[in-house]
Amino acid sequence: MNAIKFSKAAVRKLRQKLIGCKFTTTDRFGKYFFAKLSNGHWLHLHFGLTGNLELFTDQSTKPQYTRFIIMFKNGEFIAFRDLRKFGIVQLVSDPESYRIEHNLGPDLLKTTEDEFLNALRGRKTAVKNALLDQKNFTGIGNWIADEMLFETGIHPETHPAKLSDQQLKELYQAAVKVVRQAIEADTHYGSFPAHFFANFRKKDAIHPSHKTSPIKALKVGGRGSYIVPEKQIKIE
DNA sequence: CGGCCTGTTTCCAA
DNA sequence: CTTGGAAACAGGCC
Repeated sequence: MNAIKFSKAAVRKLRQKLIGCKFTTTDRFGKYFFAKLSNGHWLHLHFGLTGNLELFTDQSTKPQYTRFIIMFKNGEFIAFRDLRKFGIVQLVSDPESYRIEHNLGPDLLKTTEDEFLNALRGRKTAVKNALLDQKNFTGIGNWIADEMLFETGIHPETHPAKLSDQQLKELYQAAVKVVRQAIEADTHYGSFPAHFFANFRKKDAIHPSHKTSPIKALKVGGRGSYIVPEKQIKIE
């Protein structure tokens, strides 16, 4: 997860492998994206905090913060944009071996409720830390964790051992629901359902369902976290 | 201007 | 083995 992935040697090799290739299919687990090349390799992209892909046709309008461009025969381009440079671009043998090698869990949507419960049970850390740990299952990021914890009324610092099976099951259902809806909205913040906590996720903001309990900001596992205090009470 | 924040992951020390 | 904290980075906002 650093700039070494963009060393001159790495870029040269990448270019060699990409030239003349077609993309044949794509795959994804969690936040890890893969595009298959007609030569059998897979191009792996991770967008970090600030990365995205953007299609453009006019070279003079190259998007800002572009770090990597794929040119197509028809004159179109795809830009890998990455303002904060936390993204990754690299060739890998295939998504599943990458997943295993890097100790990553399966995609959340391919994780059963039982597997979800087992992954959280026994963890001696705040439930939010466990949710963000991509080796259990992949796909839950910071705002999604806050979203599902709000929905289920669970305080992010509560330890999984203090939660009932019922609560953990609710958490699983909320996770699946939030991820599905986020995908439906193309993960575009402005397109999220109006009731989404993400729309109000800011210190001192007022959620319409909790007008007397302004949103509180705290740090959990080093990540900024936002809760509605009257709804999310820590269980010690 | 300084200091702190941010849709993430990995690495290292305890 | 697990866990917590810092680092990698650039720009926006007090």
